Amino acid sequence: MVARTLRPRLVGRRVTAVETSGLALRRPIDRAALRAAAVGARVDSVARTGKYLLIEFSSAHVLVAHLGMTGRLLVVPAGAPRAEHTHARFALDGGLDLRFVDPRRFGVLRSYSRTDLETSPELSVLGPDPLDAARFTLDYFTAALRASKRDVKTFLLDQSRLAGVGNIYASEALHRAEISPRRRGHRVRAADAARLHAAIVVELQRAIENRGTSFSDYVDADGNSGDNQNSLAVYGREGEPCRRCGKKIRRLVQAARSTFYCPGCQR
DNA sequence: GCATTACCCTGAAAGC
DNA sequence: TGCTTTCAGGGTAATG
Repeated sequence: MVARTLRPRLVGRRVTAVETSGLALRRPIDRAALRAAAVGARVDSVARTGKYLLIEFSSAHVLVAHLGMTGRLLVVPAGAPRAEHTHARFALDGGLDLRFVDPRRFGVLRSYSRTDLETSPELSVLGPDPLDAARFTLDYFTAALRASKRDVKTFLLDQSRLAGVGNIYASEALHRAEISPRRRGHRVRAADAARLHAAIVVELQRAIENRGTSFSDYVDADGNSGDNQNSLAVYGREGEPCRRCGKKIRRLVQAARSTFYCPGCQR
């Protein structure tokens, strides 16, 4: 969603300057590298793979951005007041700024030459993106799941198996597919795996259609929050009735992350 | 090889 | 009312 709203505002624009806050994100920001990649270059494309945004420049460099939990990439007028926790500012022609704002600093902002992108530590470890139908096939998913002894919920969060499913959508997809989050991967039957495979795609597409899940911090490039949090079936609904079977939604902790599920219809 | 735990960080919410 | 503590989780790294 962020990519979708960034694209029309960025593609074709030229970067005239780059400033950074000096504070580190998950890794330090390499100001010199960002400048070398972006200043004087034009934005050729904006793409996404997994949870990473890829902004490709005419300099044959690519800006790799991960928003973590609280990150925002915003396009604002150059004169707009600098929001607190603004860690990078890309001045654009046309009087606009691209700004990276991230209070919790769990995000990532790095640049690579196009040739090094695939082997970067960020992207080289990613599994297929569920919305990339050519790579996220049912055969792939079933085989990967069968090879895993972990809880299926934990499996879904492993970005090296599939890239882009976060904690919210993992719970939602399992509920849609009527599978217990505690089921071990290799114990998920083929028919269930097929339902889960489809449910993951549906959940991600639905989140995009609803313009993102603004559970707390998410906003798109225009600063608008999404609506998807209003249509979640289980996430954040502990104690409330399941809309499918009426049983109370429960919460448990797996791999130090909250999981929400319905004990009635997820077996 | 895998699971578990701690860590980074800030702001909101809960607790006292 | 106001301060302190807890919790949230993206990913990574250390430990069991």
